[in-house]
Amino acid sequence: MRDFKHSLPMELMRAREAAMARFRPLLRDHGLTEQQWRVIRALVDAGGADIGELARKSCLLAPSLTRILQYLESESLIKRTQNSADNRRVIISLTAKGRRLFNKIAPRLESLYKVIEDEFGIQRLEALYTMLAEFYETLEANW
Amino acid sequence: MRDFKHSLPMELMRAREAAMARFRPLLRDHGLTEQQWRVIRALVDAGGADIGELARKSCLLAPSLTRILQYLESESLIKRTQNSADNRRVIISLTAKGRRLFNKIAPRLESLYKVIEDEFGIQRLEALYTMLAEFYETLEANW
DNA sequence: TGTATTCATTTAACATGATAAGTATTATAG
DNA sequence: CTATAATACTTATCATGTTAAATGAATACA
Repeated sequence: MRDFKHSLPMELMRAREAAMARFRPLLRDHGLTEQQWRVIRALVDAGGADIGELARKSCLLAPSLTRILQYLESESLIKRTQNSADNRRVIISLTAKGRRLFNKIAPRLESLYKVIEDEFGIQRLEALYTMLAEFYETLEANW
Repeated sequence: MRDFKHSLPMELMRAREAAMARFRPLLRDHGLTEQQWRVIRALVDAGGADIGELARKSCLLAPSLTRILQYLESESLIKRTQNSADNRRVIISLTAKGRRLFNKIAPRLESLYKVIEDEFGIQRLEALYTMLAEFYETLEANW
């Protein structure tokens, strides 16, 4: 049988955890979880999105996103707008407070990211990105 | 600012999820979660281990592992042995039932894995493994 | 035009992730 | 020896992951 070490999901997890271990403390200092940050970042990127789009962009399942949005709204970091054309849809966007929080955290995360770039090398990092994208695109396509 | 798509933790997560989406249904058919399976597999690999070692091997945090072991024990899939040399340590090992379950699931997971090998290519897969290991080793070392 | 169907989101239930604190046991300094 | 620190594990708490089911609104279509 294949070596236990050669478990692809585990290797992907370890790599991810190695990176997150560097980012998580900063987010924590600002009272955010990793997932809450992903939502905020997706909102900056999209500038307002319905919940389905937000789930895709932030890689969160709908039930998780529902709970996260409830929290972020209670902290006045996001707001909801009803879509008049389709009353099922809710449009989420950042509040000014949410944007300020993003602006405060983003550059510091960038710095941490640049450290990783220096350690591992930009070219190798790009190659890793490419491979990862090819991998999940292959798997998602053939399914 | 760096493109949102270029978030390494997210790319790693998507790749992992693309793979897990194929494995999870099989595990579910056998009443196991992904994490419970990781523990069983680590035990087959180690043939009995204390909880700390098991946590490392299965990439689980100690509190999660505690809960998982409670469940697996209630299902008679694992058993505990006290280490007489150090009463803090508990040695975990598979029961015969646990080993049978492993033997039933493992070959089917291997088949699913081989499909991925065929789709993505063994060489590319090996290259991905190598890169991932280099990545997290670099990050863990310099921290 | 009702009615079944699909769609967007939420709720529910249980398992795990993450951090901090607690407990018992072993190692160690003085 | 003994007080103290370190170790191994568990408990507690809150947030998220995962699946199934529920709710409410739009769409298809007979």
